[in-house]
Amino acid sequence: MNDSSVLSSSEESTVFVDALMPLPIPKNFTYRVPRAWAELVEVGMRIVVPFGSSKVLTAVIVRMHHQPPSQYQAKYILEILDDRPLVTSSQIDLFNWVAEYYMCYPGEVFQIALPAGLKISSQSKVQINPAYSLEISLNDKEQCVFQAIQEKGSLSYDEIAQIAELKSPYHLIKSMVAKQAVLIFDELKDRYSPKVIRKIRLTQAYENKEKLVDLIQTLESKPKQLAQLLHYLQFIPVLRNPEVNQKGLDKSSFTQADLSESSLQTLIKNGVFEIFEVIVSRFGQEDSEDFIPAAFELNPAQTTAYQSILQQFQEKDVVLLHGITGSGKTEIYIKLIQEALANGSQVLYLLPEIALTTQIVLRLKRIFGEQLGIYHSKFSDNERVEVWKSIVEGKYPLVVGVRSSVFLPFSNLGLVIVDEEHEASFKQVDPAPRYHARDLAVVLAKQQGAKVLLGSATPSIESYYQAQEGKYGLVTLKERFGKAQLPQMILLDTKYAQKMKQMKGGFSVDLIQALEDNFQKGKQSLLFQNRRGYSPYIQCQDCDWIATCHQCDVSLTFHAREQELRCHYCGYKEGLLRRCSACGSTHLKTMGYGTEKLEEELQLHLPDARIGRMDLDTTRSKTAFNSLLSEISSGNIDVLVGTQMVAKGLDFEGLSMVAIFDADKAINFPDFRAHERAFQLISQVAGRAGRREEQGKVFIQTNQPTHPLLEHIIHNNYEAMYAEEIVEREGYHYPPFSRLIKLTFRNLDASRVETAARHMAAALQNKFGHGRVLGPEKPLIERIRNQFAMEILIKIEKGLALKKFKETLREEMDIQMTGPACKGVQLIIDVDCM
DNA sequence: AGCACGCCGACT
DNA sequence: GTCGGCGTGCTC
Ligand SMILES: [Zn+2]
Ligand SMILES: [Zn+2]
Repeated sequence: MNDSSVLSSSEESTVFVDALMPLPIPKNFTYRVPRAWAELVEVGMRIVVPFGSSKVLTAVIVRMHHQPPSQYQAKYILEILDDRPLVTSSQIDLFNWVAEYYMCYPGEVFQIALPAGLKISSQSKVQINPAYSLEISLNDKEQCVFQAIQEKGSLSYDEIAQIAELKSPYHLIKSMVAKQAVLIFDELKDRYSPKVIRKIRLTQAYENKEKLVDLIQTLESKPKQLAQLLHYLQFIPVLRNPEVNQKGLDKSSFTQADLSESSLQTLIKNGVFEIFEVIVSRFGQEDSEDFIPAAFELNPAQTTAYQSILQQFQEKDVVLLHGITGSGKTEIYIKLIQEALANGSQVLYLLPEIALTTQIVLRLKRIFGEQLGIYHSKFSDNERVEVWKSIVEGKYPLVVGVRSSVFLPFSNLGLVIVDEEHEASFKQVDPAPRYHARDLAVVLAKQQGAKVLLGSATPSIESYYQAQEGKYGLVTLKERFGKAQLPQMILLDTKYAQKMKQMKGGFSVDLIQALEDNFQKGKQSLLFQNRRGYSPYIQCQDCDWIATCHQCDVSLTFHAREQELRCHYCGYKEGLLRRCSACGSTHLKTMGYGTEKLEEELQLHLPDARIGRMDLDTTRSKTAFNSLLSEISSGNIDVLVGTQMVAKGLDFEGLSMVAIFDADKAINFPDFRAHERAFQLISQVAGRAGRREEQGKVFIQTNQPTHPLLEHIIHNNYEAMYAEEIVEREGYHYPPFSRLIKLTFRNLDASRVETAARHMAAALQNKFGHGRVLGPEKPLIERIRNQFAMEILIKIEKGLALKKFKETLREEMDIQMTGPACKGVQLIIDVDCM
């Protein structure tokens, strides 16, 4: 007798379900299924369950059984939300894998994986008690809150705390409940609502021709109503074909056509028209017109690469495609996608958020049409719910998406493409699970028997190492697409220029000259500086004081357009100071260069040039972003100043020159990945230069022109950079020769953070050895939002049993965290920290 | 994670 | 005396 027959045939025994809860708790909760629903539940369905005294939560069934829990009385489930599983069992396995690997709770993975619209939950709110007799006196604060509730209808605990200016509203609410002034109730947070449009059609009575002709005649005397009817018939030719009436016409069509609303209402009242509602997709049908699969041919280099990838997939599950910028990786991706789709399997195409642009989406849409689903964090939650559900229903065999799309309910994945594989933004920073989508893509693919293609012009050291070791396949594309040549790279020595008095502000005269020349030729240039705002800090010239954030240990960035000082970490802003806060001097000077300042200075050097700026601040709104784009493409901008947004986001045609304002900051950044990152960033920006017929130029300002890394960059020599870097990594036991786990302690009290971190470090060193546990150390920014932090770095050498190590680590940390030294201090665990 | 609860110090 | 902050423990 197998398990399922026990479940369905047994009449006596109640069905219990183990539910994955959307909470940071270590275990699943067990609930009881009402007998009437016993046949309806399945693993992977969402259920609504009671939790605590009055809350409700959405959970996912992960197991069904007949064992009543012995320690407690299981509660009944309240609702079954799905008629088919919305979460696959392989997803549940993946959630558990992620929780274990990234040392968090499965519930946290669940919380991140599902769009909010799929998780209904309740929140406690307070409303007026209708039975309240005004006699029982409320004190001032209570009165104040009472009035606020009367105005708004209801308030959450947080809102009450704010109004009453209390840290915890508990006592106040309790008192008001006791006085029977208010009631506590639970309000469901809004759940997914399908998009509905109202349509109008003729009632059945008028679906035949004669009736309709009669009707038109009777309406001769009522021109407004006749106009309505004719408007309808114009779009829905019922006279010619009565069946089209069923489709109806959008109600908005009438409103827009400037027809009177009341005459429409009359027709509805008289039973001529009827209103009905249809559920429509949020993803407009407007481009469903027959798309032309843009035919293209791979060039010989691409063909070779393509065939090589297919061949290596025979033996390897993961292949790294190392293709320089402009080598045409995307065409290869498309060919592979077409091939996978033709085999009937699903494809996931992962992109960093910054690179998932309308350009690439439109291109794919043109080729794959309705097969393409898009999963972007910029989309509304409702849209993400629709993508999720569609995938469950077998629609969208191809999904282009950002980081979190690795959690979509794929059932038959054949290929995963991770483009810009080296991008650090694939790693989630906050909240848990702090997963790396590229690494998770490999796990997901393995689970589903799919292949993974990692693509990059500058692969991560980790991935390239895997390829060198033979774990991954490797395919290299060294040729630029078409006739395009690699840009010419020129280093500009700012130290020397300084000595020779050849610097104008932050610009060397050579750079100004180059920009000038390019402008005179009528060509477009890009000036790259990865720093937004006007200047990263302002300083008093008399006492060296620097304006800093009150809540963070960072300098405030000056934004000229708003005349504000801003903290880029907590969002704090204040008006520009007139006087030094330390000595009162008025000699405040902007120091360092942000894009805003470069834009301004450059305008002085090139007074006739039209200069544009593209960074987070100029592209906040979609319209601003789009208009900037069209300005660039229509040639209305001569020099574009921008941050990494221009490097990673859009593909511009026709930038013949790129200038990197400051290469040193990235190179000298105090992090073991600094060289790798600098190489990637500068190469990527440089890759924007040049077009089909013409070799582009790249100017790099640096005060260390002999730095080996720059040498590799200007020769586009990734392999040399890798060779140098991998030696460093091995020597210092950094990834890929070890795995890192970062423990961050946070608290408002700096000394408590320090005590906790030291205590934990000592305990861990004792347990795992001093070589494996480094720190604690203060992070680069010691305090953010008044929270102090300290970090411990754990290095796990290759070959050590990872799973076992993490288990032991978790045990040890749990013990220490309950001790007096660590109690109350927040601990953040970041596995494979970047 | 929320939420309930109760201890305790600090004000009228 | 109460008021309000905050640490603790629990949730199937
Ligand atoms: Zn700040
Ligand atoms: Zn001063």
